[in-house]
Amino acid sequence: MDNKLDIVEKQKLTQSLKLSQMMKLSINILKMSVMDLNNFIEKEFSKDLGISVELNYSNQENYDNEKEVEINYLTDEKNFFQILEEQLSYFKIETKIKEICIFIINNLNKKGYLELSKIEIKDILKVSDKELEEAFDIIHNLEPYGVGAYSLEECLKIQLKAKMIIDKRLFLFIDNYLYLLVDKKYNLIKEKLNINDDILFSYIDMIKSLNPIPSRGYSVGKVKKIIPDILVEIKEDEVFFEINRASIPQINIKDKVNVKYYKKINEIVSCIEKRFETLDKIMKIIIRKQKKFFTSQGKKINTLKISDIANELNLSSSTVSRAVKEKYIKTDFGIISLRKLFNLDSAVFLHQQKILEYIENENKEKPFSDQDIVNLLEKDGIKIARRTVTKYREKLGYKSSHKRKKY
DNA sequence: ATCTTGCCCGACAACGATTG
DNA sequence: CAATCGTTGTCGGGCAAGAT
Repeated sequence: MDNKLDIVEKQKLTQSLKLSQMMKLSINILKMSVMDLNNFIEKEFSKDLGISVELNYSNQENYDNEKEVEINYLTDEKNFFQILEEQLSYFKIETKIKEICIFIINNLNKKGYLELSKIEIKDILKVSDKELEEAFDIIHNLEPYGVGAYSLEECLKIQLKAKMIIDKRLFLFIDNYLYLLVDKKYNLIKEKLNINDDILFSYIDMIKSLNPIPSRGYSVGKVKKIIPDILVEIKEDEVFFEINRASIPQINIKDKVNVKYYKKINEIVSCIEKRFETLDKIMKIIIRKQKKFFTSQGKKINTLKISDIANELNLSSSTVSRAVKEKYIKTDFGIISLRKLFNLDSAVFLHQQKILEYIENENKEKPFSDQDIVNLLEKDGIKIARRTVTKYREKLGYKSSHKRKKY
């Protein structure tokens, strides 16, 4: 009895394992971003020479240009450059100097070095030497120390200055003899600088403790390119969308291919096709439910849960969750993460709608204060704190009662 | 002077999303 | 499907600052 069950169980297990291989592939492909998918396709189809598949990048230009330009400004993780910019607000500085700083930050390369000469900056921004110096002073005090340098030497010196280490001979070393250090010509260095072993090795230790690539350890967001999965167009209050099939290379199978590989390729292709289909289905519902979002240029948003869509499509919420992961919509008001369209607790949403109603219908000469709204809501059986009302009001884009007052 | 709002910030709960 | 992860809402109470 037990044995039989065992066999049945095992069969089930192997079945589900076989099934799960395909499932796994499907799930993986579904949750990939366009970039990941491209990498995957390239990797998958280039590793075996036995396969001859034509990876036809139908839109090479689109692929190259757009990905450079479209920086992901809606995802949450801050990149190296954003972190730098953020620090500017810690300094008390004039707007003009701040603008110069921002310009400099945006022109750093991904290592954190500056490639634009001071003369060029002056020329482009039309600023004085003094202003430029002020700006550099601030840039050099941003963390990680060493950003905004023109050379390795300068970068290291900035870091030393930040550590309050000012040593003329050490600076001389850095400026002139780093190449000797690389070659380990210690005696020559000692001779040139006229120092003994102890000092030499203390210098070397110090230099080794510095970071030659300031941006190391930070995500260099500019490198992360986003290619939209979906293109949305709004015409006369109607929303149209199109799946950006051109985002991935076309896969054409050329000659006769080994049957085994052929099957595998087919599996991959059908999974990719499925990914597009799923996205398409999800988008249809999103457009319907979040039409307002698009027609209002992203200002208004309805409540929408992943599970809402899952129910409607008879998919599990996991699938929908994976499908919207790292997918982006291109609209005429920017690239939006699909994930952003799912939000808001329904009770919270209801409360906000109530507040909106009250404010919309209030006597403009005597607007409701937040406390008034608390009382009104309490009569409706909704108990929330004044601070919460304040937050909702702000979220809805209403000013304080003083400022709403009209005479 | 009085009313209104903004703000602080950790702790806790609740609910969905994610993952395997 | 279940365990875990992550996000968001909510609260507190009182003070500072702004509006009237």
